[in-house]
Amino acid sequence: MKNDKRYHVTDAVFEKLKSAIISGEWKPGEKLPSENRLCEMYGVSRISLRTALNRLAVLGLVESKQGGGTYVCEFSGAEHLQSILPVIALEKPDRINMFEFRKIIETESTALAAIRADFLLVQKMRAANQAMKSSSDIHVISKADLEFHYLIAQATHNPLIIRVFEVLSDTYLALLTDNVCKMGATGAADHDKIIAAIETRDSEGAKALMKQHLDDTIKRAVME
Amino acid sequence: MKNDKRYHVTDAVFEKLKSAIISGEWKPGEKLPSENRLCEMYGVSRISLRTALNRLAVLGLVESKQGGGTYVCEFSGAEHLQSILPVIALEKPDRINMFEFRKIIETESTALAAIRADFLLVQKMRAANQAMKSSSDIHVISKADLEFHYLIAQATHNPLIIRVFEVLSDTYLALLTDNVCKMGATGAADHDKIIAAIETRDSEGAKALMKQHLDDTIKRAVME
DNA sequence: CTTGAAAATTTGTATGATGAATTTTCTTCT
DNA sequence: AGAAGAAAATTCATCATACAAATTTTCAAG
Repeated sequence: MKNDKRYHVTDAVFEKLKSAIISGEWKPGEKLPSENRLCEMYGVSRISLRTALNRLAVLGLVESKQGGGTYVCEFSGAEHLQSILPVIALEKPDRINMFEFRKIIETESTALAAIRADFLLVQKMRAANQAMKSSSDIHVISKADLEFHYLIAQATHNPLIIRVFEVLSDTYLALLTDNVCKMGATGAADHDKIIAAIETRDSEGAKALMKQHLDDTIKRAVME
Repeated sequence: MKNDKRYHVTDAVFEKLKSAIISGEWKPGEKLPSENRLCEMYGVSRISLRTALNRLAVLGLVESKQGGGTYVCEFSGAEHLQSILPVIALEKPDRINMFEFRKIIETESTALAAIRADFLLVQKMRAANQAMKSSSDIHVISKADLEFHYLIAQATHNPLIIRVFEVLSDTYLALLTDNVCKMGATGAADHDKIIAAIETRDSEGAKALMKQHLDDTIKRAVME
């Protein structure tokens, strides 16, 4: 009852264009044929083609300049359209879902981080945690808090995990700031223990500590 | 040098529509005015309005049905994940990282599914698994395989988990098809056990079974 | 009140035309 | 020849109009 969405011309063109980019037919930085040309190539109207291109643009795959042409974007990390809706304040049930998701990703990430983290990253974790402890500015604290968790994600060296974290970071930050307002930088002590566990490559221990840390955070965040 | 992007009509309309949704002027589930009416309201052409609407649709904020109208989607934070699509597309994540990520999400999802799955979903899981066993068509088998795992995700009732699964499903399907080619529908037996565990609300058991199942799958997939 | 077909509404697609920004071409001057 | 600048061609942005396809609404028949 839900999947009765028609396949439209624009969907087909979108898929074809996407495939062409993914397959490397058009490489990053390269210029696509003009819209009129693409219309001929795919046998569709300019309307359909343009909506497909527009979708690709929203996804950050291509970029069009009036008069200049359309180019495949070089994938440059997180910067593109990052925060889509950081504005939307999440309802309480949504927060719980977000926390649940975060707990899953982060506990397992911590286990991986303990195995794979290099010295530089551990050092950065320490620095972030130090910054967290030595400030009294709410925003600085929550930023440092987020940074610590981000470093954990980076330490997994799994681009999917890192990217998912980046995408959700705005919402995470909102949640963290909220927590910091309620109870200050109390998480820093937990972080210290986690860092220590990571440093000794104690994967299971680090994971358990992170799980406990997040459970505590959630508990406090929810009971408001 | 980079930010010399012109502000186009379509950008302005997009922002206005987005604001209207975020501010709650149009609430989730609500029907937007027709395109023609919106054109009048904002004083733009239908082309511009439609590109703006299209963007919102890509972001998961609205949904249009031909002949039916355009509706505001219920959002739950999962929309943020929309932007990981380009990464998946461009960076063609290697199997190892994909499997690792999948293992994390799915093992924990199974634990949650055992707690929250309702009868209907369990029934669907059985059906999918039955379809998997009773077919010899590779594509049918792998489709059913994917469906089973998708149902697990759905059983968590966590929109973020569900969304992540949906975004990755294309890649998953490719992996699954590949596996089925190599070793047929051998996973169905595992699935049966997992379903049984879910049915008895044995969360830890189901999780362990899924973990084992994925480990086996990965092992076989890698040794090719 | 129910059924079902016709009418109205609404989104999807196509075509053609014009404006705006950029790129290319070509003339002109040193 | 080389540089500068104007003209032309290219290309994306926007508009108006029309029709097709799908859905919703209306309304008459039973």
